[in-house]
Amino acid sequence: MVEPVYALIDCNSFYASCERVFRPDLQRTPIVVLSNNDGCVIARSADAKPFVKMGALFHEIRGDLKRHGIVAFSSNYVLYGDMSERVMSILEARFPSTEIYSIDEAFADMTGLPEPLESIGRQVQAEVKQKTGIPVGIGIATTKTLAKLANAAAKRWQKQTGGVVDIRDPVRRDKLLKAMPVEEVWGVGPRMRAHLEGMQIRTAWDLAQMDAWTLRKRFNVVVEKTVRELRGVACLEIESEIEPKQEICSSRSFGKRLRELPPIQEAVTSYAMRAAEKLRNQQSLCRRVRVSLRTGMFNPAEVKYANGILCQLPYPTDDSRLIIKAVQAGLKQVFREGFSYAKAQVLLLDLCHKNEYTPDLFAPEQPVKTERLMSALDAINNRWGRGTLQPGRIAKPAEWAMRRELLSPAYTTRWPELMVAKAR
DNA sequence: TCTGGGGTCCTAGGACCC
DNA sequence: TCTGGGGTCCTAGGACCC
Repeated sequence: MVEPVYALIDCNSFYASCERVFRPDLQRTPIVVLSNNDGCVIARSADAKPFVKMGALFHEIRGDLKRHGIVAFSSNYVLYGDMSERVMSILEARFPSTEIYSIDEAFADMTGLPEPLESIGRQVQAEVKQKTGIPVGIGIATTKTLAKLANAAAKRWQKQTGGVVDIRDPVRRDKLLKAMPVEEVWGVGPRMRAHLEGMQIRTAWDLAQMDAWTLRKRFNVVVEKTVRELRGVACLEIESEIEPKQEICSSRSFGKRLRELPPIQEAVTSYAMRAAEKLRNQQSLCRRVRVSLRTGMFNPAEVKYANGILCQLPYPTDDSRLIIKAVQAGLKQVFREGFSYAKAQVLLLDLCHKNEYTPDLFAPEQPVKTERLMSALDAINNRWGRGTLQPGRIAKPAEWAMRRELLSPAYTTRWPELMVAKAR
């Protein structure tokens, strides 16, 4: 029996790296990327990290950025999504099986590949860099949790490791476990860290020494599995199948506070459109929708209100019109006069596969002509860009639209925004 | 003025059944 | 003195992830 080997490949400062690929002039300039509405910092290039905290408010640090010569970008998810696909397709070609874990991370199965695995790692790293311009780090170990930790080590000691770390050797593994604070372990968040602190568990090593069963009784099975994985017992496997989502969410903060119902109705309609698009994209129908609305939650001076409501649909459907109708009815119920609203959310729940659900004998079903209409809608929006066809009530430019003052071009997805190179 | 958006899994507790 | 017990399904909420 061959021992399983897992790799975790992770793009360094992914959003910042994407921006940098298309701005060679910023090769040596620190970069930060901002959240939607240019609210706070969500990504930093390595050279920006010493100067900018994660989550720092843009309006508060504008001066600091300027002083340190740091360049800020609004987030450009179209660009990052496209770059991610390019990176992932290289990994998929290089490894027998992969699991795309997030926009910038993937697990890969390295079981049985020819030694030394570390040099395979370095080859993949070089290939991704050469073909996409994105730097990646790679952690190699006998479980997914350990591979994540090895990857964290590759990042932490970038200079010494060149970004590839193999900790299959128990001596190296234990050395790393002792060096890593427990909150670096995958699955240990702030709450768990606090609990563990109270039990004198401070490093990954301390956690690995605990009795798994005791932790399961005290907390839950997730912690139990984490402990076993840290000890090298694989409890988690590579999940290459892309399972359809069990819930679909479209939620966004408004570009400014909204007090009146009509612009909120517009925003919610457009969120519902987007959610329904995702729903059809994975061939699902939904039976219920939740719409929720809230004021700002952070500013103590603001009067707070948050409310949401579940709406039943007449039958399992992927019809944007029905979903919008349900959501609008719900919105009227949760909306109250007199508040400054900051954010709304549309959540599609109770999803089932289009062809795999058993219709209720007496309940109505989605008519066939709806399918044709929705496919036409999706085809047009795919070809000409999202929002080409949308309900007439959505005004442009929208009052509630996101603030993105520092947005980079859609370099890879719109012909007019392609980079231009000139020979001298 | 100003703090992202989109998910998953697990557990506890209530409703309901026999 | 003294609540039946065990199972399933559903929902809300917590914790975590990137």
